[in-house]
Amino acid sequence: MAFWLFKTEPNEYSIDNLAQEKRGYGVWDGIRNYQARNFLRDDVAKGDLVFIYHSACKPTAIVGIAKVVRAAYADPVQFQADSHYFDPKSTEQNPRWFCVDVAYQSRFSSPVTLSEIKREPILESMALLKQARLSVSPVTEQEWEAILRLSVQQNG
DNA sequence: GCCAACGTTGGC
DNA sequence: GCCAACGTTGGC
Repeated sequence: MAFWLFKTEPNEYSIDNLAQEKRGYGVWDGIRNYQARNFLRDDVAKGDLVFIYHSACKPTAIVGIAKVVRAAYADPVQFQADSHYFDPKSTEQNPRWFCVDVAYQSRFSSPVTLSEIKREPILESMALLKQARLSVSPVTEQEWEAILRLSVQQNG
């Protein structure tokens, strides 16, 4: 079982949108970066836990936890000509982009903000800080636990 | 809205 | 395969 961080812009798709999915899970689609794609396709596994990070908002922060309920499969929107995520170079036989399904698990009563993450020495080598633009990134067990501690501190 | 830091594209 | 031009992400 591994840990991940997925970024999303809350005005596009927030953790609340995920929590309100009627079918009980959300499709994490629209990833159009090769490094993120490779993590999704090759390493993200069913049962893995995911921090949901809200970007391009105030404040940017880890807001809660989701669980991977289906491993990578071809992202359907790459084949939809009217979609923003349509890719004419991708074929059903040889899809370029992948998505996973995630289920909402929990929300931090107080999010762990980027500035708090930057202030915590244990987290200084987090992929989130090293590669600011990567929308799917690995989280070590130590990092996972440190962020959970920060979220608990804030709850008190 | 600005802009730094990337990532992608395409001419050569 | 290089690299300039362009596009995007995302913090501030």
